[in-house]
Amino acid sequence: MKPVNLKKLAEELNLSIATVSRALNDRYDIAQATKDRVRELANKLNYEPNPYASSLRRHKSRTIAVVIPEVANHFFSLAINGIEEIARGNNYHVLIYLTHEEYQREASIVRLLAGGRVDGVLLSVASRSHDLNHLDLLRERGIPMVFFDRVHADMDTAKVTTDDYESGYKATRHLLDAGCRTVAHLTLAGSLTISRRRMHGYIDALRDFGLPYDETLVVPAQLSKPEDIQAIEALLTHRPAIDGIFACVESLAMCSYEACRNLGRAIPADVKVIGFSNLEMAALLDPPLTTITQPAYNIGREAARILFQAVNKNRPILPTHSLELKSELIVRASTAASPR
Amino acid sequence: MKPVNLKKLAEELNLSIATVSRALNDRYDIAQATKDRVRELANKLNYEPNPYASSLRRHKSRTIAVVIPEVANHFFSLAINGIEEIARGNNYHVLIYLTHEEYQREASIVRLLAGGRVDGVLLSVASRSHDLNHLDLLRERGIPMVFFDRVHADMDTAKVTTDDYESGYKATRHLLDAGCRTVAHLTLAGSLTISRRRMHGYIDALRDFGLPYDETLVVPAQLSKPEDIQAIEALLTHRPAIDGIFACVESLAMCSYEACRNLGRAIPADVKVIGFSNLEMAALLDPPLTTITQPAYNIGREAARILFQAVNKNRPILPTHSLELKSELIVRASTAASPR
DNA sequence: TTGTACGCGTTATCAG
DNA sequence: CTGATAACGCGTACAA
Repeated sequence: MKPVNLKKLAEELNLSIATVSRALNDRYDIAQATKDRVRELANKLNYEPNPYASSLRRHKSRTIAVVIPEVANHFFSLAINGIEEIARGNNYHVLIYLTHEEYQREASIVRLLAGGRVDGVLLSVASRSHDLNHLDLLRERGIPMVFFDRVHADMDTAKVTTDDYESGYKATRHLLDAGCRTVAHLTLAGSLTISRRRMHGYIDALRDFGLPYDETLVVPAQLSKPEDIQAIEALLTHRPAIDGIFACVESLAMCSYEACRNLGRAIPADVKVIGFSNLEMAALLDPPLTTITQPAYNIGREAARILFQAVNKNRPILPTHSLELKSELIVRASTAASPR
Repeated sequence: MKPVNLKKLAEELNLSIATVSRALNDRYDIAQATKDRVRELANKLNYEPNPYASSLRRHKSRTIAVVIPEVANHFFSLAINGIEEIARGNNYHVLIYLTHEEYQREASIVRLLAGGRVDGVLLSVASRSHDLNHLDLLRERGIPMVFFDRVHADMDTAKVTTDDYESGYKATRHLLDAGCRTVAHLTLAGSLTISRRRMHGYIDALRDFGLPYDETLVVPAQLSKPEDIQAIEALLTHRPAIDGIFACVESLAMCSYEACRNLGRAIPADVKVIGFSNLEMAALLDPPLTTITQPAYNIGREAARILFQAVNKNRPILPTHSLELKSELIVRASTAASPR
């Protein structure tokens, strides 16, 4: 109701506002006795500095933004966890924004952020984000940004990614080694670097194995889960030879399970499935899902760490600060080799 | 780099700062022609008002805080989703804070928030939060708060919960009807209302069925997942008669699956399992998990809606604004009745 | 060691 | 209809 501010403290202590301010900021030119008196009253009254006045003065918001496609997704949840951890260590606050994979939403969020609400931005690009013009605003305003996982390749900043090409290659190779000869690839809509690199790994693995690349085996994500399931069912029906599915994201792996179940295809006997996923319970699925698992928590931590290096030292972020972490192939029953 | 502010716009347009401000805020006392001129330049220069200056002046931060135990959890992810949706509709920003179930962390977060950083708080209590003294600060400062899911019963504000007692009763009854006679209950640590109510349902269902309540069958969550699994294994080993497990939260249901697997107990033949969960892929588990599923997304939406009613109209939130939504029992194979 | 006075960018009040 | 001017609460030169 009645805010406790410097003025109030100053009045009660018979000091000037300036002195109280300096005492609380532990400045060298204030007597220890005064500092103690001020601190004591501040604690007693539960004084908290008004963050907005402080931000206005210091040109620092002590806030960062995390912009992601969605939160109901284990990868992003874990990443947020890592980000929050680092932010907290730096005494920073974390604003969260969801784009729901939409370009418009991403653009309008970025426009807001360019107003100076945050000192830095962590961004994972929406799959339906076709260009990066909207991000220029941040650069113009000198707001540092770090991409994580889903990046715009030709953007002049740091990116924290995983070895997507290698993972795509390994995943595909794993299916081929398990006996698959017609491998479908379920990918994100749009042309994110992440999907391109994973797909590239897929294509190269096929080629190295002596198999042709058939682009009709590549299906992009639809707008909703039911549509995805339907699309996969259609694919499996039209192309009965498909004996392997490589899903670029977790949700598509789950949709594959449902589609197979609906069509009565047995996993792994009829179709083997591998998917990118951070789901802890992949091992408890029926059958346990073979996954490419990204170090999501660390991706969040590292992206935040890079951002704070720039924020705290007022230095720009360079593309050379980028980091590529390793994903892990965890083999489970969904890709068990078929008996001949 | 060089910020675009009202002063700059005013200079370029040969208008006063005040006029520009009013034009942008679409005040009635500004000529349409002027408004148009101002708008045009503002758009051209990508002007965004400095949110901190505005907050300072208006005593409104256009920001709310969401304080939750963790984010890598489907329930909270979905709730955030609902909250973000409503916040966005109100042109509000969402700060996120994780307590990791710790009282200290919750307290220090609340202290920060009391400084006026936010116009309102949505809180889901940490399980190791033993009292609510730390929340008094918010009340003193007149910052509205709404609890969701995990509430402090004797706090004088609105709460959005689900029918936990009924759900606990239904879950237990379901196990009993499926043939269980020794039902263990895995609950959260501490004594949250939510766990108490679910446990109450458990106890009453046992009683109504003519079974005694054996408190050694009730096991609280430990500090980590491995510890939880170990605790469940110990329970199952010491009490071989256990033929049913009712898990109060998702993670404990998953731990039960792992424990049963480790011990070679078959689900549902040896032990039936039911758990609170918002996991979409519960149906894809081995075996598919019977769940009590809460309307997480709607809980988030409703909690946010109640909060914004207070925030926008400057009215206090009353306990009478509380809401109780219904959870759903979704029967799957993990509780299939055993053949006699 | 402490106080005075100004400015951060915006909005509100009061004149004109 | 528009312009000066005074806050909002805090941090910091400059004075004392």
